[in-house]
Amino acid sequence: MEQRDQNRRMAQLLFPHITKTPEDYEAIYPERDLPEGAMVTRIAPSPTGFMHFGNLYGALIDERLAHQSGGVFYLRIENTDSKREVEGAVEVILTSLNAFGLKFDEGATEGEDRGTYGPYRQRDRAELYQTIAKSLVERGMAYPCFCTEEDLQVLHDKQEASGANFGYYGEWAVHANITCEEAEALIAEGKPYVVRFRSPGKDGNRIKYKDLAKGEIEMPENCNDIVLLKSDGIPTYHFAHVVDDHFMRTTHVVRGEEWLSTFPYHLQMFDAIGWKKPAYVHTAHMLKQDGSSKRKLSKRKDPEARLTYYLQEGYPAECVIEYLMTVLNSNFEEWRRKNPDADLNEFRFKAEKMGVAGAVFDIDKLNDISKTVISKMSGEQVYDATAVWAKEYNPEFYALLTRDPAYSKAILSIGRGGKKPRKDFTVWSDVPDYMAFFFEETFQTAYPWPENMSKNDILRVLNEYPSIYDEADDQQTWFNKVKDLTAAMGYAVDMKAYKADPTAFPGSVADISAVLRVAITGRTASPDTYAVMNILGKETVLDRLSKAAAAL
RNA sequence: GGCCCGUUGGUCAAGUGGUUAAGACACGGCCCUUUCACGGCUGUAACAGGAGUUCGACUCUCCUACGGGUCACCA
Repeated sequence: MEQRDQNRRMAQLLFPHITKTPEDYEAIYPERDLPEGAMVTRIAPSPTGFMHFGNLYGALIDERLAHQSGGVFYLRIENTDSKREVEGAVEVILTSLNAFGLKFDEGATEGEDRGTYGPYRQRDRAELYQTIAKSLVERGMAYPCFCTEEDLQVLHDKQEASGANFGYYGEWAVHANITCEEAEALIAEGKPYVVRFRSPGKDGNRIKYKDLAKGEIEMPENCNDIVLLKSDGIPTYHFAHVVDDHFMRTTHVVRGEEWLSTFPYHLQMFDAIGWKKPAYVHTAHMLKQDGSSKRKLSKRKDPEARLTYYLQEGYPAECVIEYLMTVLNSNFEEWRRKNPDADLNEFRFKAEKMGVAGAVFDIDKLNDISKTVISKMSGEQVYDATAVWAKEYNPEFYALLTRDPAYSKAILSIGRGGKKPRKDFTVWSDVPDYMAFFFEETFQTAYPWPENMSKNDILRVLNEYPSIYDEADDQQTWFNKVKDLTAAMGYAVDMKAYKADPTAFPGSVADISAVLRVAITGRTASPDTYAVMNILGKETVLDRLSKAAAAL
């Protein structure tokens, strides 16, 4: 009786301005009316101005889980740490999610929040957290702690010296039994305080939980009286997580495995308060091969940790998503082989199928996927996507590319559309170099001539070809003419015969073709020469042939 | 240091007590080919180590090693 009264007075002392009750909030944020099995997930980044590859990784899991179950995927801004918040960071988050095609149903936006479970920025929810904290104080489950940073450091040192576990618990919890009078006096002195949770945990107890990704995990029960509200009245991550995911009616919490060690806090709070726990998916980290060892992808050391890296390089967003999916669900690749053209969202993602170990980020694999995805696009699509990329990241090239759209589209259509399309580029930033010789401004004249040919023979090709060149020729006629010239020069027309006895000829039709290619494109690797010549046009072709001859 | 998670080829990985231990990427070879690509075929290559349980262990248990995470009024 006496104690209950004390608790009520303490709650009033700490939260005189709070008039709502938890029940009020239960009414404001009712259970969601969703079909059976629908999942409610969220992406909850901190507005640090930096989107990590891991953010996308988690967001994709959230998004798939929610949307393939007919549920809700929302965005919550975790800005409880004012020191880390960066101006414009929310915009970075929104832009990134948008760039990778992850659409959330409710949450923070640049203007008004969308959805009825908001506000979706934690700092705007202070009253809610304080209301719950107040009710916990009333129930004797939380109390104010006036320890300063120095006090806690001393505590830590003592524990270290005596070999005790670190933390604020049991006999070390000096304010656990503070009275109303004592608290009132300290507050009157202007002493700052935090509100701590009174952990019901018992030393030696073990708890078990089945994580959707990790499976059964067992760990010691939490005994720490962790901080619920910081001295500025804003919650710690732990408290905000429990309160928000309860009232936002989250069913599945997806987060990195760095949260595993504080997982017992969360489970304990849900149980102690009497709320239903969400399901958890703790994901392994993306690793980076660093010499002979592996480490977490680092935002400082690894450019590929940064989401903007992929945009700058010009990876089509869906390729990054596709790559992520192969890492997340190993049966995805098998599905993809069976359904090469299906929409990625038709694949049924399963949290249980996720690997438990961290995967090394495999850029080769991403590149391969990207090449394949791009190879399936039409010239028109490639043009459009490249233009979008170039406008932002390579304005100089953008000007060239868009100077004559029909011309550029024709170039980008070479070798596309068939059953075995070319795979010339991995990222949009490969396109400028690929197209360079189609523009006089960027045409390079290094001329890597076939090494086995004499200067005279090269000149002969260059000088004689114009007389047999006819723009109207179809590909077969065009090539027959190349063969005729080859034969006239005593070179091998039949590649089999040439390969059987290379010494019998000065060279082969491959060399003659190479001369044409090098003269016209300035390089040894290019798309089909016939197609290139058609696009360049007779005037340019003849001009380049004579230029090449002059340069010899 | 305490606690937790993890460890199958160079990389991603299938595998849940009995398999010739899949497949993909990368790498090599061959074929196709006027070049560059594409494509097809093919090759090298793995269960971290040690005990145990079992007729039998990549699969179960324990120990060791190594890697990662975490021990804040940061998330």
